[in-house]
Formats: sequence, structure tokens, C-alpha cells
Amino acid sequence: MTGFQSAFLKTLSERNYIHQCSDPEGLDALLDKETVTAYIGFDCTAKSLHVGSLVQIMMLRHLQRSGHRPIVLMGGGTTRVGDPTGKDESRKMLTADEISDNKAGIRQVFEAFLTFGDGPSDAIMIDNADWLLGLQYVDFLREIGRHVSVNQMIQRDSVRLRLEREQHLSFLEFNYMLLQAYDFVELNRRTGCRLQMGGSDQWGNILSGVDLGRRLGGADLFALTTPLITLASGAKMGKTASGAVWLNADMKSPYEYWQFWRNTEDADVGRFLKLFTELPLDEIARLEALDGSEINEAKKILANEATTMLHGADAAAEASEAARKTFEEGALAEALPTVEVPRADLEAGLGVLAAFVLADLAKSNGEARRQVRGGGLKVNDVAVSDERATLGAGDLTADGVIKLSLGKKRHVLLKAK
RNA sequence: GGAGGGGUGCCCGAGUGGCUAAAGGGGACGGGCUGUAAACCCGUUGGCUAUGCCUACGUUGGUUCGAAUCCAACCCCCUCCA
Repeated sequence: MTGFQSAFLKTLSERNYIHQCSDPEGLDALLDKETVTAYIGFDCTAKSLHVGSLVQIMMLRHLQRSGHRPIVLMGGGTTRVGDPTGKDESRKMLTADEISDNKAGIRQVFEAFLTFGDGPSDAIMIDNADWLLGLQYVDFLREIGRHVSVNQMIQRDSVRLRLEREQHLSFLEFNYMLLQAYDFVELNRRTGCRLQMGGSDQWGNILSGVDLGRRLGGADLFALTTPLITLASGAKMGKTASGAVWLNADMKSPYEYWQFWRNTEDADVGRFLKLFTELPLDEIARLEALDGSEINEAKKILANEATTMLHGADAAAEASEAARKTFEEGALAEALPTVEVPRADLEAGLGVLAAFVLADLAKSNGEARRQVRGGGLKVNDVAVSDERATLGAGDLTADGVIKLSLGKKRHVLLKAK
């Protein structure tokens, strides 16, 4: 899709954010004419979002920078139901308290990417619990249910796949798309919101809302989805050795976040620069054309840009410097993830295996032991050969720490306290 | 409510009395090669105070010298019928 007039769609299109759009010409005209309110919904299933949601977050950012108004819709209500999309099994139910904790954690991330306030293009955050929790069942059925076709609902991928695979789908989950459709209509009533965006897996749910808006009396709503971001090697994006790449700093340190981007596959660098940084396109074109090992420079820029946007320039610089010392000089970097250990334990002698478990580099002594046999553990850059060895105060470096390494990439400092 | 099929390790999936901590595959992790890349090759993949002990094949009991495998009850999923 090319030839957009509106700044927003032009940007999205150039940077490959667009997968599907319900009415590209109509939406383009609308965006070009007036300030448009658009929303993306986020589940509150964890205390933090992870990079899997970053495309959506960036899209809201672009929306705001193009002069429109983003709404972050927190799924405080829908999370109590659970989206069956892409899930093979029902999710455990979250309590109201868990959901509200999660909401608070997620809020922090958006503060970094969007400007909130009362101005015409200031972002707002709304919780669909505000209207969903008070719904009356019979009223809802009469007002909304009459416009919804079960025939269509069971055609949606999220439902169809479960049925085809003969997997359980509860009525509770079946209703998820209905609630999401209702959200769109309700947001339209409350804020004049015209556009819902989301990942490609949300296409069906979003269209349900567009449909419902039309059936209820002519609200002209739009749907726009982003492509599913996978790695060039085919894997899903966002998982690393240490688990999901969370956005909250207390769940994934800026250093690890920087590393995540630094380890991007060659073939993904250009695509990621477009999606996850705001560098000008000609600069990106130059970077992705770098050959062989020179492309590492592009990866560093990607890491710096992405980390700056989330954690700020200081944190990014620190992470970058720590990486330089660790990987390019083989020196000790203070900014590596640090775990404190009581000085008395060290003086008494701490088993190597236990030390790696403590540093969260191994899940159990057994795993640490296997890593020793495979030659994967290092203490102060020296490979561990004896699984019975102990660490003592004598192993502290001049900086007062012990550097533990798993493989070449994961390092943790043990600090006596 | 009735009939039939099914529930195995992170996931898929084999296994129908001892040789089973459970084939095979995927994923993941480590090593090698590299550029902190991909691809490829090799290894590992339940826990522990470890020549042994403990936990594990939906749950709980039972049969047996011995059970993932046999029996009973229960829970859950799927299909068809009412």
C-alpha cells in the first residue's frame, strides 16, 4: 500500500507496520482531515509488557507524533475473561488484585513512550473494567447480542483452530471477542475513537468491533493491524536465554535489554531499525547495507536507540559501555547485573555450583554441574573444571566482586555485602 | 444422563507388568566454527548432602516380589446420542 497522504499512514507504510487495514483510502482521508483518536488494547496478564508488544507501543507513539490522539486501553475487564487467540489452552484465571498490580506495572512503560495529558493529541489511558464490570447480562444480550452472529464467531481463527484441534474452548473465552467488539463501540461513544489497531492475530476481534459499530447505528470505524514480528530464522521474537524480554527495568535490566537488541540476527537489522527506532530511513538504509562484521555497528546503534527510548540515554550509554568492556576488552564492567552475597558466606566458602544458582545462571546444582561438564561456566573468566570447588573471599577481584559467566554472553557479578 | 476415545517429561509423541528417569522429534542451554550473527557439527536436557537416595506418566486407593503399563473409584478433555 503506497501513496498515502496522511503523515501517520505514510510513516507506518514506509516502516512496514501495516499488515491489514479495513479501508485504507477512507482511513487515510480521515487522518489527513482531522485529529483522529485511535486505540490499542493491552492485556493485564503480567506485571510488565514485553517486546512482543513493542510494535503496538511504537505505533501509538507514531500516531501521537503525527498529531493524533492515542488511547491506551488497559484490559482490566477483558483480562478477567482471557483471550483465546493463539492459546492452546485456557489460561488460569487472575484475581482482581493481581490484575490491578499488573496494570500499575504496565502503566510505567507507556510513560516513557507517550505524552499523557489533556491536550488534543495527549495520550489517555482507560480501563475497560470501567464499563465491562457493570454490564447487565440480559441488557447486554438484548442490546449487543442480537447483532452478533455465532455463525461468524465460529469462523474466526481464534475459535476455529480450537475447534479443529478438538481443544476445549469455554463459553467464557468464546465471549472475549464480543467484549472486545463492545470496547471499540463504547470507546467510540465515550471519546469519538475511530480506529483500533493491534497485532495481526487481533484482526478478527477488531473487525468484530467495526461490524458491531455499523450494526448498532452507523459508526464508521476502522481496523489496522501490524504483521506478526518473527525472526529471520523463523523463531518468535522476544524470548532469550533468561526468558521473556520484559520492558520494565525491574524485570529486565537495561543492560540485558541492550544485549537483546545487540544480538539481533543480521537479516533482521534493517527491519528492526525501521520498527523499533526513529532513525531517518536514509540512515537506516545506510546501516543495513553494511557488510559482514561491519553490521555489528548497526546492531549497536539499534541497541542504543531502543534502550534510550525505553530507559533513557544515560542507561543506554551505561549498558553500551558495559558491553564494550565485557566483550571488546574482556575487562570487568561494573554495570553488569549484580547479585549480593553475605560476606560471611563467602568467607565460609561458597560452592561453585551454589554460586551459579544464586546468580540465577542455573536453575539447580544439577544444571550447574552439567554446565561445568560442558565447559560452560567461568569464574573471573577462568573455566570451572572442578564442580566441587568453592569460592572464597580470595576470589574477589580488586573491585570487590566475583564475575560469574555462563557461556560467552551471560555474566553476573557477585558482590560481598 | 448413555456409548466410545483420551489425559506421559518445557511441547509434540512412543511405550500395555521388570532391561523405564521413560524411544523419537521439537524447543532450550552449553561447546566448536564465527562477528556477542545466521547456517552447520558435537554434547546436555527431573532433584539431592550422589558408586546411593528421592520425586515423576490426570487424582486417590488396590493387585503384585515388581505398575506409566493390570483393577476400582473419582476428576478433566474430545466425539456421537438423549
